[in-house]
Amino acid sequence: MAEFLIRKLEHFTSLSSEDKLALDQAARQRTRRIRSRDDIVHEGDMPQGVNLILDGWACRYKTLEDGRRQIIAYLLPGDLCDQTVSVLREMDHSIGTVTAVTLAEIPTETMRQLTAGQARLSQALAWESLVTAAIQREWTVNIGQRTAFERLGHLLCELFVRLRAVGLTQGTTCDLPLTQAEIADTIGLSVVHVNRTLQELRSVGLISLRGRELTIHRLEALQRAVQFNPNYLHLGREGRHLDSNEA
Amino acid sequence: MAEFLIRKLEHFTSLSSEDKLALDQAARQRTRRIRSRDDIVHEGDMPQGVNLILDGWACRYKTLEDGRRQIIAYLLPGDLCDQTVSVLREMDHSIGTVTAVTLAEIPTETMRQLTAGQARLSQALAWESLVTAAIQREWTVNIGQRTAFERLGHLLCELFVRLRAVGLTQGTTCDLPLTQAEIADTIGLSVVHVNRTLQELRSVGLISLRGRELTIHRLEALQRAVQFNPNYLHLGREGRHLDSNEA
DNA sequence: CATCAAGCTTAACTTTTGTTATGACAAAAA
DNA sequence: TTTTTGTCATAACAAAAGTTAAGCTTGATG
Repeated sequence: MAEFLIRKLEHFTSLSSEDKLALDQAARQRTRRIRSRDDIVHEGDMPQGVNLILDGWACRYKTLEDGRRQIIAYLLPGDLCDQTVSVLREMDHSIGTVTAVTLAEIPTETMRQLTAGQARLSQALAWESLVTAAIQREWTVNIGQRTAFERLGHLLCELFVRLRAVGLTQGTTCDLPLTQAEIADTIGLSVVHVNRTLQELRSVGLISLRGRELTIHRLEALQRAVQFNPNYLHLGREGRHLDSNEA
Repeated sequence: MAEFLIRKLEHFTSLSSEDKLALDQAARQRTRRIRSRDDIVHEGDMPQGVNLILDGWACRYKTLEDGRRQIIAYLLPGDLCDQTVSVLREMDHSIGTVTAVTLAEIPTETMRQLTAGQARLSQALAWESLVTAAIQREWTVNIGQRTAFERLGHLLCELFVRLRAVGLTQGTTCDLPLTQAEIADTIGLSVVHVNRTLQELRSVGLISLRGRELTIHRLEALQRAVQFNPNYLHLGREGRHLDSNEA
């Protein structure tokens, strides 16, 4: 049930079988299925317990009064949303699905038990939330400093590496269920410019993208071209391995 | 000692005198003074205990290989950096000062005691770190979706409201120790364009900025003009008050 | 006080990115 | 099947933002 989360956490530390069992049972208590392009949480809602993405893609987003929308984060299988958010009075952003999503609602109390118990597991969960924050910071850098080409390439690298960390890539290929409009709202570009930039990435032979299938032909080359440094994902050995591939 | 932090936390909840004493003593244990435009923490360093800004401005930033720099966050008096970051192996970004800074280094163990003890205080500290994350998300929206005019105005609103929350504004005025180059690196614009945009904000009579003194003549008007909605700062009553001013 | 350096301001010009529009295509709905 | 709708692709043009360069202020320093 919590296989993706477990796989992700094990990049940070190895978990005991009790740890894994506890996670798995927490994920089993209450699951929910939401259809594609639907909202899970609305801005203004009272925060509930923690959601764990079991399957599918979701995103955090914020909408301005005039309709402009910014996608703030992607939530992939194994991602936890809002570990401690129940402290706040209301949500300041929404969470919506990209594809159909299965999620586990983990009650606050269960979460407390998990983080209060084994040091290993609670450290691993702290690590997950620190990595989430690090990703958010990197997005600020990405949108603030990089060119359109770099921004898009960087996003694709990140998504690919994160998916690979939970075993959701096949060789150099992964599923990419985003429309160009969604990509545009993610990296702060217009749809037309995203299209132009995708053509550019294709024409230099770094990627293929057809339908929902993304192939990154030479990941190391793409990383270099867009200055993607995976250290902010703190993937331990795998992160280091990627670094050395770069040289 | 921890007066600014206490004032900030009291926007969320009222603290007992034991809570305040505990914070004050934690802030007294080891303080450090760093001069202006100097680094506090370098990317690649091993994370240490928690730093509390007692006085002055600092910022988180990341530098790309070719020298481009993005300021990721501002750390103002009363701000805590990296409450739980010691879980990570190394820092993925740097922290530098803007002005001369006095900070308190709170050992991990002291921090653990503060968050493990009184529910009130530990909730307040959780709130502080959730607000930090919310600010980071809002910056993604700001840089991703807003025009230069809105971006700059939004930044000024945020800094003003955050300073006001710790009592560091005088009427419609506050200290703004940033150079235009630093502002540029914050909102992803060139220095020249920041200058142009500042002129625009001045010419429509929304702000004055001379030397280090920023005056926001009509905060509500500026908020409306740049779509600044302070709800993401979760300042409780003060936040709501601002909302109603908008109408 | 004079000198210097950093930061600010402005202009002219270039590049990047956004906008509008249109057609092709493909998947979903009637 | 036909129709509709959403997505992708491309072009032509417009607007926003970047670059380079120069002169100006101001505050620090000798």
